[in-house]
Amino acid sequence: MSRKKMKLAYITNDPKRKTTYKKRTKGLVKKVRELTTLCEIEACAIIHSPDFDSQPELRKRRKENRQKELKKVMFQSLSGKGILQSMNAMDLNEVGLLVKQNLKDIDKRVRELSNESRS
Amino acid sequence: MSRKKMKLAYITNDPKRKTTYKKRTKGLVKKVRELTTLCEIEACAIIHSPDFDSQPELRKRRKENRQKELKKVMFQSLSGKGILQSMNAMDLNEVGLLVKQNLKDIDKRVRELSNESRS
DNA sequence: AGCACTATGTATAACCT
DNA sequence: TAGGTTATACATAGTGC
Repeated sequence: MSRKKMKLAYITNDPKRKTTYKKRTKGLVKKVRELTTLCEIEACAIIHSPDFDSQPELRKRRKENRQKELKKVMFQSLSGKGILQSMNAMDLNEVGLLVKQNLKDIDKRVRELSNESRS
Repeated sequence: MSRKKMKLAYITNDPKRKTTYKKRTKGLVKKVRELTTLCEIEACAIIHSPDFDSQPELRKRRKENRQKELKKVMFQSLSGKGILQSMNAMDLNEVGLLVKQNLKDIDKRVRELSNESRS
C-alpha cells in the first residue's frame, strides 16, 4: 500500500515479513484503540507473533505443540468460517458465559465429590 | 478521516456512531485478514458490538451483567495497561497453556476426589 | 435504515541511513 | 536491524439517494 501495490500473499522474505508484521501490528492496534474509543466498546486483537528466533523446523513444531486450547477456542471456533462472519456473530459475553459455565460445572463436580468423600 | 479530521473521542450521536462502528469494524477485519495472510500468523479481533437495540438503562445493565469471565481474562488481563503493550507481550500460546493448566488442575482434583470416594 | 460516492486523512512498502 | 522518510495505496467521514 505505498510505493507499490503488493500482492496479498505470504511474504517469503524474512526481513520484509518481519518489518511488515511490526508495522501492521502497530497500525492494527491503533485501529482497535480508535474503535474502542469512538464507540466505547470492548475490543481487543489477539495476535500470535511469528517465531523468527528458531529454525524453521523447530518453529513448525512449536507452532503445533503450543497454541492448542486458546487458539481452538478463540480463533477457530470464533472465527469459524472467516473473521468477518465471526465478527458479526461473535459476542464476547456469550463465550465468557460458556467458559464460566464449564468451570462452574467442573467446580460443582468437585464439590459434590468432596462431600461424598466426607460422608 | 475523510472529509473532516474528527476528534478521537466517543461519538455521542447514535446513528453516526453506529455507522462508524460498522465501517471501522469492516476495515479492522480486513486488516486482520491481511496480517494473517501476509505473515501467516494466527490473529483475531474480538469486538463487543454495541447494543443499539435496547434502552440506555437496559443497555447499561446488560453490559454489566454479561461479559464477565472472558472479558476479564482476555481483555483486561491481556490488554492490561493498554492494547499496545499487551500486543507486544501477548502470546496466544502462553494464555492457552495457562487456561489448559487450570483445567488440568481442576480435572486432576476431580479424579483424585473420585478415587477417594471409591476407596 | 443502507448503499454508493468522494474528498481527505491515514497506513504503509520501499528506500535510506 | 532498527528507525526515519516519502510516495502511494487504502480507509473512511460526510454526503446524497
